[in-house]
Parts: sequence; C-alpha cells; structure tokens
Amino acid sequence: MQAVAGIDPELRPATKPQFGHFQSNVALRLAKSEGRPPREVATRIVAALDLDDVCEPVEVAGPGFLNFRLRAQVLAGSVTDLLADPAAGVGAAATSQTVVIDYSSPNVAKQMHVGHLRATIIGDCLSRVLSAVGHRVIAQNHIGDWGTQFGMLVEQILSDGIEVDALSLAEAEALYLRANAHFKASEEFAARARDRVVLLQAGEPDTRRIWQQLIEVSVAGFNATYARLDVLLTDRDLAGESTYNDDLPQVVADLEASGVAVVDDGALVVFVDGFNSPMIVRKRDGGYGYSATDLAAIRRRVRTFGADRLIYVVGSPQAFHFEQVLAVARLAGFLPPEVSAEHVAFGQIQGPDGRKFSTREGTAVPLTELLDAAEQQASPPIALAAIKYADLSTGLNKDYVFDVNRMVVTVGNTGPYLQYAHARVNQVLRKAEADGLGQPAAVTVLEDPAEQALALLLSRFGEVVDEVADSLQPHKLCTYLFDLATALSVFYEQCPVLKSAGDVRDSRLAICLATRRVLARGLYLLGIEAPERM
RNA sequence: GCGCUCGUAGCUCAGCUGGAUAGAGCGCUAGCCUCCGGAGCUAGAGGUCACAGGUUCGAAUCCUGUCGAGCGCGCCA
Repeated sequence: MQAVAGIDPELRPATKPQFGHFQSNVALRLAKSEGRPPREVATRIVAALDLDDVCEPVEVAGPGFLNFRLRAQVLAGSVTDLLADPAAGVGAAATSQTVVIDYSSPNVAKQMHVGHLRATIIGDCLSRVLSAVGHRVIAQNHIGDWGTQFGMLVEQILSDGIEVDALSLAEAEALYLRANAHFKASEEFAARARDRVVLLQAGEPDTRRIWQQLIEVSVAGFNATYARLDVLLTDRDLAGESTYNDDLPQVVADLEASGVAVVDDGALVVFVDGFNSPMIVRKRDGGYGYSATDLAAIRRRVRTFGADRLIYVVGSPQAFHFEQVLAVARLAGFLPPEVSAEHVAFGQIQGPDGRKFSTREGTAVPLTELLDAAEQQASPPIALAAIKYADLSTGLNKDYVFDVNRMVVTVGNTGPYLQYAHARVNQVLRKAEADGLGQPAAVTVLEDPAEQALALLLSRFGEVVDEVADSLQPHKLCTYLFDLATALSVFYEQCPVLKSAGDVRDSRLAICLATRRVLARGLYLLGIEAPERM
C-alpha cells in the first residue's frame, strides 16, 4: 500500500463490519494533489495492488474508501499463530527500557479513600502492561511520610498519652483530625507542633520513634488494602518522601551552584520561562519544599536506577506542579534529554456535591467502605472486578462524582461481564477435555461471520497492548476486551462447539482456547482475576 | 486576573493524529432457555456532538470567541 500510494495508507480497522476488516482513506487524501476524483484514484490503486494471497478483492466504496477483507485462511492462520505463541501475540518492545512508575502514594496517618483507588489501580495496570512488553519496571510508592503535619501528630500523641503501636489506621486518622482541630484552636499547641517539627528534622530520638511507629501502623493498613485490592505493590516499592531527606542538601547545592536557583524574598526559588510563579525549593524558614523532594527523587531514579522513562500516576490537580518540577529538573540536568518523563494525570473523584473529597473535612469515603459495599453485591473477585473496571474503563482525564451504585454493577459493560465470558468459554473447554477431545492447535475452518469477527479481534491483542504501553491509557484495553467478550458471546450463541463435529469442532475449540488465553491475559493486565467458574 | 481539564442519547461514558448513516452500557419497548452457563443474545425507540464563527472536498474531532462545571497559580504536601 505504501509503495503503491506513495504515502502512509493509514490502514485502520474498519468502522463497520460491512466495510470489511480494514479500511483506508488514502485515495480521498490523494485526490486533491492528483487533481482527479477520489474514486478514480482508488481504482488506480486497487489495480496496482497485488494482495490476492492475503485479501479478498479490494473494494472501492462510498466516496473513495478502500475496503479490505482478509482471506479466511489468513485470519485462521493468525489465530493458530497466536495459540503457538506463549505471549499470546504480545511482542517485546524494540528496546527494553527501565521504567520507574510512581503510583498509589497514600499519606501516613490517613486511611486510603476512594481517591487513592485510581492512583493505585491505574499504576498497577500500567506496571503490568509495561512489564508485559518487556520493560524493567520499578514501582515507587511515594508515601507522604514527612512534613509539618508530623509536628502536630506527634504533639497530639504526647498530649493524649497514646500508645502508637496499638493504633489502627482508622484510629490514626481520627488522631490526625484531632491534631488538626487542635492546631487551629490553640496557638500554644500550634507553637509546640512547630517546635516538634524541628525536633523531628534534627533526629531527636523520642520524636523519631513515634514518627516511625506512625509509619509502621500506616503501612500495615496500606498493605491490608493492597492485599484486598490484589495489586502488585510490596514493601520493596516503598520510597516515601523521607527517603530523600539526606539528598536534599546536595540537590539544593547543585541548584545554587549552577545558578538555576536564586534567593528571592528569603526563599530559594527557580524561575522557569513560561511559568507565572517560581518553584520554591527551600522556604524562608530554611525548610525544604516538596518540590525539592521531587527533584531529589528524579535525580535518584535517573542516576541510581538508570531510568529511561519516568511515569507519575498522580491526580490532575498536580499537573502544574509536575510540569514545573520536570522543567526545573531538565534545567538542572537531573533529567537528561534522553530520559522521558510523563505525568499520567487522572481526574478527581468528587463527592456528591461536585467538590473534591477531603479527609480533613471528613467528606472522603474510605476505600474499605467501597469494597464492603461491592462485596454485598457479589463475591470478592467479582466485586473487585466491578470496581477496578469501573475505574479503568473511562478516560483518565475526566473527573467523576463518586457513586457506589455505579461501581458495583455486574451487568453490561463491566468487569464481571468479561469474567463471565472467560468462565463460559472455560466451561466449554472443560467439557471438551472431559470428553477427551484434546486441545486442537490449529484453526482450520473459519466460515461463520461470528467466528471471523472473533478471530479478527484476537489478532489485534498485541497491538492494543502496545498502544496502552505507549499511550498509558488503560481504558483502551478495557474497550478492546469488552469488544472481545461481546464477540465471544455472539460466537457462543451462533457457533456451536461441542455440538459440531470433525474439523469444525476442532477449529472452534482452537478459537475457544485462543480466546480464553487472551481474555485471561488481558484481565491480568488490568489487574483483574479471571475465575474459571463464577 | 492567568493557566489546565471537561461539556456527545433520559443516566454513565467511548469516539477527538479530520473521513462512510456519531457508538456502547444502563434504563425503556418487543422477542430468545427441547440447544456448550440468561452476569447472556436479538431487534426497536432515543442525539441541533454546550453555543457562535472560521479552516477544509469533508469537522464531534483542528482554530478563534462565548457560556457553563471542576481544578490549579512563591513559602501545606
């Protein structure tokens, strides 16, 4: 096509089944420069093409589209190939990169609420997808374990006489709320809290011990939630803000030495062209801003981990911050040109009032509450599938108003629908095995439109995964898997497998095997379990 | 004030590197279990793609403006 047309034919999946399998609008685009009617250009291209071995005769349709329909044997062969491929058509990327992906990042002494769901589940999915295409993925859970709030937390603990190691995370959150209120109400307490921050930074042993216990209590709570969410994060991935404390003086020294950072109004700041406000690296009181921590993290991820690509799965309210931090990191040389960095910004989950959830104001819904609600509708693996799919299947950038009822549905375009398709095809294969039919390795007959449609979708799995690895948009995988599950359902209604005989039966069994593998693998990449029965 | 994101069917959302009659799920209406699992399948009704201009052979998609919603913008993280 490229050779005949002279330009990229932009071969795309057909928008409708009656247009075949693939379509190209290349003739429409060439018509103007050639000064001839589009259909005439199309006819010329068709005449010059030699595709008889792969396609049915190419059709010129509508205003000048070219419609391609693969030969049944070619489609059948692609499914046979997929069956023989341990990776089910997912190929390794041309070059294997080291990808550092920053996600989840809850705050110490706060329960994870539904807003953390997106950060955790999206990051987990991207991590799986990037690994699947052959990259070395390093997850970093940048928990909020440092900052001025620990001054008031520690002071509140001391004034309440609490044993920290006996706290649950929910109790720690209540403590946080009390400390906040106390801080606002009492100037005397606020002063003690500020002094306590200084003690914490100076490494005073008792303060550090209480701080450390708070972290342990919190991490235990996070881990319980991670286990329930069935995500890949472990303690090895923990790299909280405090991790970078020792790096901060050097980072700041580098910035000053290179002249990137300057003192302004008492604070050390970086002015970047195109930004209407500077980035604060060190505050007037000498404390480091969180931008300094992010710069230190970038520096470590590049220099120590050897990252080729940095990914931040963080909500869109922080878009400006990351744009600025990344720009500064480039200026400072912490982030070389050959290392890419992307902020995967996802929309906020809002309360029923359309405003953002706030732990401090008590409007945030704890994640455990959502999981409990879902498990009243279905068993845990199904409930979790509903929740994850609901969150992954819409575009990243949109905010949405949190609605439990929407997230726990199990019919229609949902996670459980995908699981059901998997369980159903599994049932057919189980019976086939019980009947001693074995595992056919080749698709030899592909007559029915329903089985052709299914085969065509199966052959696209690899490119869809590639696209998600590239675009970092999990909902594209969701859309694909829903289409696949739908195609399977149609196939299931229209193409009897066990009731067929001979080559047709073997061929359909092979299609079932391939579909089961792709569904299971696709669900795995989303972080969703694929039960054999449900 | 400046910036970012969003506005598509009654509801929730795809489609946005410009291309054929704008798709899906839910809900609604009407069908489908002598047949491998009905969390399913088939059909139907339902849309000035926020609004107004512009570019183009062609605009939901690109550009400009307006309206509406959310978020962000030097010492919280």
